[in-house]
Amino acid sequence: MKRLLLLDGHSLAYRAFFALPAENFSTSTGQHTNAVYGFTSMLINLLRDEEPTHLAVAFDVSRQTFRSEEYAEYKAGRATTPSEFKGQVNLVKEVLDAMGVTHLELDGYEADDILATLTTQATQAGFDEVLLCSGDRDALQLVRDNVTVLYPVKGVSELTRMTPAAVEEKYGVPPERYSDLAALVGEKSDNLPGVPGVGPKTAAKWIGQYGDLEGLVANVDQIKGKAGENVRAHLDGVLRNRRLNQLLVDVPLPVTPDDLARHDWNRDEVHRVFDGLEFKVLRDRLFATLGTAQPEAEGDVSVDGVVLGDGEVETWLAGITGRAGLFVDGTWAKGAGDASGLAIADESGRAAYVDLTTLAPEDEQALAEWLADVTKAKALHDAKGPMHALAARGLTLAGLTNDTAIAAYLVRPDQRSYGFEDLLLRYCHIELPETGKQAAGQGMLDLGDVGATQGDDAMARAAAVATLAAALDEAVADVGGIELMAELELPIVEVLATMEQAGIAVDLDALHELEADYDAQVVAAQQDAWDAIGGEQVNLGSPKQLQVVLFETLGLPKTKKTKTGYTTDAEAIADLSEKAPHPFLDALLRHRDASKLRSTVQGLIKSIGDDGRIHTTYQQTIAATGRLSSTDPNLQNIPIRTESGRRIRRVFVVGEGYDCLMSADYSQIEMRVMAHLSGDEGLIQAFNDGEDLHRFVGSRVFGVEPSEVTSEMRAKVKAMSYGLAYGLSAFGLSKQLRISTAEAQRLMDGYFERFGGVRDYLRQIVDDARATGYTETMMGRRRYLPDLTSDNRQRRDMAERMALNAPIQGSAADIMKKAMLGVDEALRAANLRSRVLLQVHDELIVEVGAGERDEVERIVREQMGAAADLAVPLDVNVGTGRSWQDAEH
DNA sequence: TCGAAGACGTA
DNA sequence: CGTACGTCTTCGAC
Repeated sequence: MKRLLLLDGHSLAYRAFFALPAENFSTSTGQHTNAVYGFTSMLINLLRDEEPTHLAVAFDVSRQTFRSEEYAEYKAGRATTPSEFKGQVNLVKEVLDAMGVTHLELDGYEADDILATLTTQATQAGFDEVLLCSGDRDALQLVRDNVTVLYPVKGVSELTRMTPAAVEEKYGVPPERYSDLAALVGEKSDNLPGVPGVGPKTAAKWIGQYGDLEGLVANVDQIKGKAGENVRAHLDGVLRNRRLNQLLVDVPLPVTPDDLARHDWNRDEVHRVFDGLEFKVLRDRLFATLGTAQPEAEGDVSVDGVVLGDGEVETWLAGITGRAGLFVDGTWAKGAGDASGLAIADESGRAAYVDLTTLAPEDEQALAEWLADVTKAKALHDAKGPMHALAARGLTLAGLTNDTAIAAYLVRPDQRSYGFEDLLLRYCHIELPETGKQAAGQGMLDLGDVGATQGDDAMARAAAVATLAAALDEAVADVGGIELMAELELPIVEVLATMEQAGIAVDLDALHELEADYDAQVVAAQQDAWDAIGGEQVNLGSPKQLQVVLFETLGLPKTKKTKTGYTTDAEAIADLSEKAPHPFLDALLRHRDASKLRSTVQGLIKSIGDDGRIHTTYQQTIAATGRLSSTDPNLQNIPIRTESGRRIRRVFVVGEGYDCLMSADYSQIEMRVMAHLSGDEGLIQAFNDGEDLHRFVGSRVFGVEPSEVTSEMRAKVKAMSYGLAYGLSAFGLSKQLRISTAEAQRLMDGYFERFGGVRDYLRQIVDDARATGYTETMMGRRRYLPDLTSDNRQRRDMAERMALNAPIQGSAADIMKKAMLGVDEALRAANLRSRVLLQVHDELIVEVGAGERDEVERIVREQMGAAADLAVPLDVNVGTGRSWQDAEH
């Protein structure tokens, strides 16, 4: 059975472009994707529904064809192609490349000519069926018993099957005569005028009468009335139309239909391309479709599994060869939950399952020793969770030499999600057997002879972890990340687990008080706001309703545009307040402030554990620069800028049995990293002189003595210094400082004149990244930025700013991770009870045991200060107090 | 129920 | 037209 599916890429993408609202389909970088999305969606549906064995997509190259040569007006008068569409054609081709779909284009020919040629060749070569998907009606002339045109009717999801009968029913002529009919009627979109007054009905009647266009021409004098006059008057045009709408069937193509057999597609490429396009649902649909039509998984790992009984653990563990892949059964969430079972698989294909709930003492002892033995190499996927679960059973995990989630993150840090089964497919081309089944087959993990159903799934996963870890070892090595993984990322997992488990104590009464306070403020501000507009009870939390009040009811000047209207953000409201003061605006800002703080407090209250402490979760594989992030709750964004917000920090307190909280933070770490990496003498001197950085820089930029730097000058310089590391433009700086672009430019020029090394360095980063494709931190953490060479200016600019920032932010993150390892290790080595609780990018919060304060301070200063050897000192500020707020300085 | 958009908190 | 995050609320689509 040979079934060829041919698509007119251009016409389908163009249809999709108008069918799907562009504003709903664009990436975070601003690239429109509606046409790509619609086209890809159609393609996936076609693959699913039609199951073609052969496949190709044709594109138009330019409008220069034999048609435009014969008739200069061909397709003239068309609206120019929207620029939002143009760029998407290349993206469509990228999708096709990733999916392994052949696409064809040939100078001087239209896509439909290519389709017609392939259709003819396929028919002659004995293909059973040809399916043509095109939004161009000319394709209808190709319809035959075994050639069907799938014509999009509306949107991107509905296609009509144009069989010979369907063509005849719709147009009143058989497909062979469709071109005759079209020649008479004309085609507006091709700028081919037909005979005035002659529509499809009349044309069909004539063709029925005279057989075809030739017959009609021979008898044209017999046609009566006005229509007859018109057709005689326009005969030349009709014949020209007929020549032009005839599709070519002899286009010189580099392929034959047989070459179009569907072949392997590149899963990595699909991930890469779809990641870039931010297609999530579509990717799932694609995998679901192709997964069944054409199994991608091809690996075959077989496992001999055994459920260990009493007394069998030690012997089995002793027989392990190579690194063990582990999978932990059970549930866990930070402080709570525990492990119920453990599956272990080794490199020789042995696997075992241990039921942790019914473990005999001697087995437990053997297992505990093996788990805690650093010399017994282990691999897990996302080990921190399992560590918590094992810890809940008193088991310690050591000897981690690969965490597959972290390894995948180091290889491609921009991904944000590293699902185990996705990675397994991507790196090993294997799939897990279905849960509960012993499914063994192509691309499935073969469980071999398993003694019992218990633990099957877990053992399969453990075996898969081992396999995946081996593949990822290589991938990590390819990006030069072996040391980073071994020395930084893997050791830090355990530190994070300990921090999460410890949590931080909060004063619940104080939290409730705060909530009540903020709540009262919210209510008061809301009342004030309502009063200010005559009592209308608008929802102040709804930007939509606010826009009505601000710009219609109050008639205030319009603010900056957003996707759906005009912004009501705090900056814009403050601006409005200056231009057109109104009590509503003031009340609105107060309401925003208070309700934000209220919900922060409410969130904290909800997340307090049974132990009266808040246990955040640190995400180690989210931030593309190498930073950690904190969720559930996020303790890295607790307010500090306003006094009202700082009250929340007072609620985080030292726990019972401890002396105080200690906050230790790096002073201007990113600026110091920049000084070091750039080697700029001026900036290095600024830090080594030990005086106020911004004052120093200000004196250089403004050409005055440090003592003469005003606070205003200092503020400007400070904003600029920090902005540099983000790729700030003169425009952005001018907006932030509320100065003219010219003055902002002068400021930046002045800065770069005095600190030329910084400018050179920033340029160098981007140049290097463009050449190599990635940026690198001090510890070799890479970030790949393919958009640096994008045709799309917005995407390219964005990638350049990321390239600028990634080594700076990322090196600072590396340093902090190193410091955390040092502090944690030193605290243990000194046998102190003190422990690290929180990390907020450049700050550590330590809970200090009784009488340990001085020693802890010494350790923290030493370890944080020694985390990197820079050309400038790593200054650390330390403070202590009963609460987080008190510990700040 | 889910996701997008808008808003805003941190470094 | 400034990087990196997470969370909350509203609102409309499903």
